[in-house]
Amino acid sequence: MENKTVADIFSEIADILDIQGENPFRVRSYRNASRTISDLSQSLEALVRAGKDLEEIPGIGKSIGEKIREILSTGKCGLLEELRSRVPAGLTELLKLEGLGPKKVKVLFEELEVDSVDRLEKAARAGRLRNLPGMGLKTEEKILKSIEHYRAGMGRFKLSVGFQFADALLRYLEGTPGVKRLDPAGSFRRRRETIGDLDILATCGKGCRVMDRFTAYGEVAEVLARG
DNA sequence: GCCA
DNA sequence: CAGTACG
DNA sequence: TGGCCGCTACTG
Repeated sequence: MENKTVADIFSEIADILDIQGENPFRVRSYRNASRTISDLSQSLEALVRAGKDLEEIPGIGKSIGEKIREILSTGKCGLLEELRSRVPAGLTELLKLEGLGPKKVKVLFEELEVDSVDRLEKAARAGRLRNLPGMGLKTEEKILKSIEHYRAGMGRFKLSVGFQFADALLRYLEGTPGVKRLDPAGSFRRRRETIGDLDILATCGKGCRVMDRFTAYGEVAEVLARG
């Protein structure tokens, strides 16, 4: 199991504890542990196998050390399961929105039964946020912006992933008779860190069947329209 | 929660 | 000013 | 047992 997996578990634990209004320092401990673990150069599994004492890692004490062993051996964490069952699933997702922390998420849920990004958007559009304590017109608008930004970002993937895919696709299209040029375009060509789609500019002679060949590509799941 |  | 989010 | 980041940055 990867360290990242373990780190994510502690991160989620921190999020839920935070929403529940738990002791901030306890929450921070889980956050610290999560960061420490994901930054760790060696794998936890290797350390355990080598008989190392996990508590020697700074920020990891008895409790978290035990949980790490639990996660490594069972693949699950009892505490997290417990916490999840006590809190609506969508709430941790709300924390990812810029400008929304645990306090506001808690209020939104308790006052407006907001337990998802979708419901949050509806409430904001209806102007129901501005009355809540600690929020005004500004925050309402800011939240709508955050939702927009969030949705724009979630359908995206890392450039490295897109590159492999695009590379295969380009090689495939190269074999099409009549094609003069194939050029990557858009955010992919500009080497952005993440991209939402692959733009490919194909220049070809009259009557070239490049689109036929493209829609016939093996990994095309569905053709919505063409031309 | 972890640490001194 | 106090509360909250954030790096 | 008690402390735990901030001449923060921003909002209401």
